[in-house]
Amino acid sequence: MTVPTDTETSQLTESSETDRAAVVDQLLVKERPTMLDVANAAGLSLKTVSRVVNDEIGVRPETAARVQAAIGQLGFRRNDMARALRSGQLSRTLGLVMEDVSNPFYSAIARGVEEVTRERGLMLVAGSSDEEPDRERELALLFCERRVEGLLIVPAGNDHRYLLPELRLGTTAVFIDRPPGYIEADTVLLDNVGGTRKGVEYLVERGHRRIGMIGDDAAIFTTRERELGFREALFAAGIPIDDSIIRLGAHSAGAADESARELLALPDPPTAIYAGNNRITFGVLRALAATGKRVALVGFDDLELAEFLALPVTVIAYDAASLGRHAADLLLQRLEGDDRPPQTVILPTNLVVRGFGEGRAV
Amino acid sequence: MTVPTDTETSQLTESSETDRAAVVDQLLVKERPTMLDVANAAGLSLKTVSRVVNDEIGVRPETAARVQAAIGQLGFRRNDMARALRSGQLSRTLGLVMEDVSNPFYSAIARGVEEVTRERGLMLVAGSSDEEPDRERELALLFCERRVEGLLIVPAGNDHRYLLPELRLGTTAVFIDRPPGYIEADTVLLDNVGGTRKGVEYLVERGHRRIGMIGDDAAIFTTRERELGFREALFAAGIPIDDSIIRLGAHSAGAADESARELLALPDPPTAIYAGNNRITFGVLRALAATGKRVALVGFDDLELAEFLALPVTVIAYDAASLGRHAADLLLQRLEGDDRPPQTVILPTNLVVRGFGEGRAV
DNA sequence: AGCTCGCATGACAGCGTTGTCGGCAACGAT
DNA sequence: ATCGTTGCCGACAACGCTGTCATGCGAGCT
Repeated sequence: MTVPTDTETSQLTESSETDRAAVVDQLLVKERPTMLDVANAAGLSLKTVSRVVNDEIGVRPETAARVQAAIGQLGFRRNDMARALRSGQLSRTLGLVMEDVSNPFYSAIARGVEEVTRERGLMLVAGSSDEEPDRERELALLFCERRVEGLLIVPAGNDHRYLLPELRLGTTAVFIDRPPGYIEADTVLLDNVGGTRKGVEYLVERGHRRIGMIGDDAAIFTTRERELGFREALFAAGIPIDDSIIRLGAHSAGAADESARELLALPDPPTAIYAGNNRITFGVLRALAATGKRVALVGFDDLELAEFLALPVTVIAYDAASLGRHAADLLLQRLEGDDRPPQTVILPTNLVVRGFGEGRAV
Repeated sequence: MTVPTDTETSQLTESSETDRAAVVDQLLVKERPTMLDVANAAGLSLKTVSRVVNDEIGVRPETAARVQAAIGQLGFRRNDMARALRSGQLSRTLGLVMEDVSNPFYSAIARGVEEVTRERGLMLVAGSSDEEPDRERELALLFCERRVEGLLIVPAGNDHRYLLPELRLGTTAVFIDRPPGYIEADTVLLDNVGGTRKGVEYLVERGHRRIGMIGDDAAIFTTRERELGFREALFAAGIPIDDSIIRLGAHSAGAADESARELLALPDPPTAIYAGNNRITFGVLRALAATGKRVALVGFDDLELAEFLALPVTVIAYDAASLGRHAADLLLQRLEGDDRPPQTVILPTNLVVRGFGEGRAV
């Protein structure tokens, strides 16, 4: 090692190099050095180390170098929890509660959120509610204990009054894909009604008069909206609505599969089916493959491989990532002090027609 | 409101109800009450509130009720950062660095990790590296500043020595899908070589002798492994290897599309293609759809709708969520003190054959 | 009455950091 | 020689919470 040349820093002539090396050695055994450890190793004060770590002005380059050396030697890394605590900041983190990370729809949302958080140097803590209101609540409140800057929630429950205390105390929440229940907050939704209408209208245009619907749980906001759009489209086309070919409550692909088989087994089966989401479309495809029957199929949510399917599926598509981006942007605006009344943003969908010449009603 | 009946708690007779109400009123305006605020509102000491919040023993039920009432009134929620800081704990969080949350493969991993963290009451902070080593490093070290309990990393880079100081100081890291570079750590991998061999052997069995490969960037571990498996399978089958129909470097679906078109446009095109991952399979499908040509296709990674594709795709499938689960389990074992030497777990793949009667070589 | 004992509660320090302020040397200007 | 002034650095308190120890008090015993 080189002998330091700081002849003028007389303050330190007594605490010799060997002493300092001993201090360092001792610390090398320990875990997670603190700023104080670094300060001792460098023969400086705690505050000076803090200044260096935070790039504050008023530290001589040589001093800063000494601190950096000590930091490197000890492997010091600032404790962000202590930092946040002391400086009264929150945790520079957004909390995201969704139904299931592994569902492409939600992971696309997560991606959108992450793009925004990254730009702003924020982190993202995420959790899956699995459509259980209790779990949603638990996660959201846990995130509050962690002092997240804000919450992004894809609601599982219909009652968000549990958030009222948090909101009153300054936590911001933005809801995604479904509106909150019994509270007011910013919300980013898809155009479920309009999208569905477009999809069903497309079927009608292609000559279908007997169109079935398979939807998710009626407790879910989007299910109800999509059912509404479905009924509106039929009504507008002057097609009488047959409730017996509207099946809700299909929350899994298996359930959708079963519902589809039931519809197809009817004496007067539908010639077309509107599938309320990607899981359901998947289930319907399974039923079609298994039974060998054919119907025209329009589904809400795009499917990654839809264009290559044996039975072409026309879908109501949208940019899921932009749901996340919009929500995160809104949240950040609020954090920056925007206090306009809560707003609801509705993102457009677009109909992606696939499989011309297929599935036309006889 | 009911007048409290605690006639014997003489200690508090002086600070009357109205006083306490005033305190509460004042606090209602403020943000984020602390335990001290709760204590004042309840006319108790800080420590007693702490005891109640932490379900410690030795608090009379009436006292606890008073505390709970104050907590409810003020909307108090414990500051977890302060709690962790004081009690010397870490942040009860795992950090997950992956390539891209919105890729189904990675989001399935995230899901697996989350299942484990949920069981243990941990949270999950996640970030996408986008295959950029710098970003991976940045995220990992940021997580360390946050004092995560441990790191789960799908490496983007090939050199993880930047983690050495952290590892020495007790942070645990487990690597997923790809091994770390220049350091030793637990790793959970897929059987890339074996899986690929099985896939290519399947093509050989079906009579294909001219088999092309399209792979991702050669810098990626899995690409090299899969190329190895590809070559091994051909060698074992006694098929000479034609490097001109092995195309690496296709990191996007578009690039894979292009590579596939090139292969198909060759004077002597392959009759079968092995696609090195799901993005590439997608690109090849696009090329096939666009050119109208047909080849047999085997791809690494399952595709959600593979069974319904017009051109059936045989895939090398595996349980991505279990990658995440295994990694998280390993990490937690380490946190519980397991100090055996680092181990590498290799998870099996299985060949999912689809489309009998399709794609047989002429 | 005097004593111990156990129970409920409170006082106080400290986790690792940052904000405030104050000291001290070196400097140019009077 | 004196007086600000500036630049660098350190002492100290505090963020919100928990761990340790002390305190007061009534019950139970001699």
